[in-house]
Amino acid sequence: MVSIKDVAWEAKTSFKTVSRVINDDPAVRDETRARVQAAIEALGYRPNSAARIMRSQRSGVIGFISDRVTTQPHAGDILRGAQQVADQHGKVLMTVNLDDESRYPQRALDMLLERRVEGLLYASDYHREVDIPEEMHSVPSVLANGFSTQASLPTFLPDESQAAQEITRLLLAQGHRRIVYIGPNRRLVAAPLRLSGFRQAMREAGVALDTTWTPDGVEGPLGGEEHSRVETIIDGVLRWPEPPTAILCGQDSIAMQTYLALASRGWCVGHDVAVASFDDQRPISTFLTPGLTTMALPHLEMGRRAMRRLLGDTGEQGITRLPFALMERESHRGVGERAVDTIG
Amino acid sequence: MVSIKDVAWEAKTSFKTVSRVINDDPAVRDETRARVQAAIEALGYRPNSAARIMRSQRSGVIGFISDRVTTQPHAGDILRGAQQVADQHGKVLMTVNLDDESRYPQRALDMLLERRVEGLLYASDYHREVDIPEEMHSVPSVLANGFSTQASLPTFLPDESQAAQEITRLLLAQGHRRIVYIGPNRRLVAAPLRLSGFRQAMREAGVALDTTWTPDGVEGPLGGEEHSRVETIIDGVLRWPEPPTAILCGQDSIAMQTYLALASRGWCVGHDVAVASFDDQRPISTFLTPGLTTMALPHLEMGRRAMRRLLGDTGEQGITRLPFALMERESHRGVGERAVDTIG
DNA sequence: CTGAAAGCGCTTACAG
DNA sequence: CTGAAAGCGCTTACAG
Repeated sequence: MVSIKDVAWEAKTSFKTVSRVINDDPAVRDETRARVQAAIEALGYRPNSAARIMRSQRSGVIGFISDRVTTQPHAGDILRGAQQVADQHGKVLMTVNLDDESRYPQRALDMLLERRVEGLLYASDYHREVDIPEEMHSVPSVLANGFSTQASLPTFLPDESQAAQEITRLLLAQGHRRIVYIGPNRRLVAAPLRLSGFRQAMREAGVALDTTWTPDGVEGPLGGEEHSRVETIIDGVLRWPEPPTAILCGQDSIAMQTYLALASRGWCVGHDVAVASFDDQRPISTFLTPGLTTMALPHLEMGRRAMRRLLGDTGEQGITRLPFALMERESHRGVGERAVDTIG
Repeated sequence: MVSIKDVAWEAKTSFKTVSRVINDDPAVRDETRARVQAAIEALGYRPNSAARIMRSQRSGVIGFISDRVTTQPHAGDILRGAQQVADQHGKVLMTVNLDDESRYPQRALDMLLERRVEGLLYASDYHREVDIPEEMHSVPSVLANGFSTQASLPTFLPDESQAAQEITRLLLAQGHRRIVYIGPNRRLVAAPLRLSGFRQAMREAGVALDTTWTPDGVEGPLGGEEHSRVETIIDGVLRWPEPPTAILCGQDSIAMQTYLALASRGWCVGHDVAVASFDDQRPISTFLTPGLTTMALPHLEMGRRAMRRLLGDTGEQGITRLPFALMERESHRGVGERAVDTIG
């Protein structure tokens, strides 16, 4: 391996001057700098980061602890966002995945600490409570998409209530009043938050909630065995004397099941009935016909904001809730014509 | 930061002995080892990896170049597989994402090379040709899910033809003869391979292909604007004098559209008609009702095998094609009753 | 089984 | 603007 001394010899200068060139020290004559640059090119020299780290006592590495974010589709955007910001700061990410199959989490953390990471970002696959390893406190740390009740680290979470209010208001603005809300898996942290956001928006619009069916009991993404629940629910509400003109689904996978249930009963989403949802899980949301109007989880932003906080750009304390983005496609445009027919 | 010397002082021995304990050198008396271990615990000592790397000239780091694998749902399994194997070998992964938003790929590679990675694994988001940076040849490298026609690196790809043959044979074994194949986006490398696998299995079963519709022109996953194509196709085939009893979809997102198109026309998947597909893209494949029978992409295996090759466990040269796994759910069980009705 | 010396490839702090 | 010395925290190679 070619070292700084080889370059110095080639450039006929001291190795200290080479070091200055590498580190963009302005105190180098242009002519000298050019000679050094040429030598670097000629020899294919690359500074040895281990040596720089050891001497400077700064690793330039941020640890990204991924609690299954590469398993859950789209949560990977947290990683992308974090990486973008780290990049801008000249830091690199070292990622460890905490899968079921991976070794003891302790070892993964040890590895990061031995590499002298300057900070830790712990990201989880979906919005939930997480267990923070004790050692995380030995270095600056932040949380994204997960929270801990023991620790009080800067934490960045999706604003579930805002999302529910915003999508509900969109449906209300379209003239809908008979809106059915089918909640996500009730074990999710998001479940009560989305439900209360929905209720608040309805209340503020002066719409009575007694016509609204909010089955906390619909099992969603985790189990996966509860498909038939959505069919049953749709069957039920379509028989109401006044069927809903809009259906708000607690997550996109439930919206997909809702599309299917409606289609097989001859109802046309976006025409006979409006449908909207949460998460923006692709390719579901983009490949459904009509395109699914849904609130997109702020994964990218959680990653960015958490990394900015970690690198000292900002100073948030405690929990910061980040807004979802409305992805307006066609499914929310249903005018409830079919429902009107039924009544008539 | 506490160093090896602090530990030596605490354990009343030389720092060389501490080094031996850290490195599991058997030539240390049990009593001495215990004293050193105690000192390590007491001081919370962690070896400085930069120092070890510099002195030993071995970084223990493998570079994982992710060409959008965290963007594409499930391709993240390549990373998981690679990480599992690296783990077993005591290596750690340093991942760089090549997103649209990330800096010049050159810089990402420079960073890895400066960290003295011992090898590089280049993984792409879907099966396609990739551009390999020149510098990748300066260190042992392998490819997963992507291939390069310039370089001749060990390459691990999904066996598209095997997958198509296997799923087609499953449908044939169920008694289906009138099988429609709706191809994926024709620009995909997988498109002609899946099509030819399908044709071969049909030919081998002695089924004439003239009743089989293979629209190379169905645009799938990339565009996303071609939803209506599937509707049109389904409309067309259902009007055939002898409608198909099974529909094989080139990818799961097309299967989802097929389910919807069939449902809105009163056809019941898994009963009136069989449906099968490729990729096993969750949650689509698990949340569709009935569950979608599909060939799962060998992402995890590609990651594992590529890493094993990189670490010298195996010695494959050139391209190795890895089999898909059959995910047998309920959608392929359709008996074509509706089709029979139509005929009768 | 244990230790003293040398040195990995850089940056720091100081001198000129 | 340039350089000689010291040292970051370990492992290597050798000696005892």
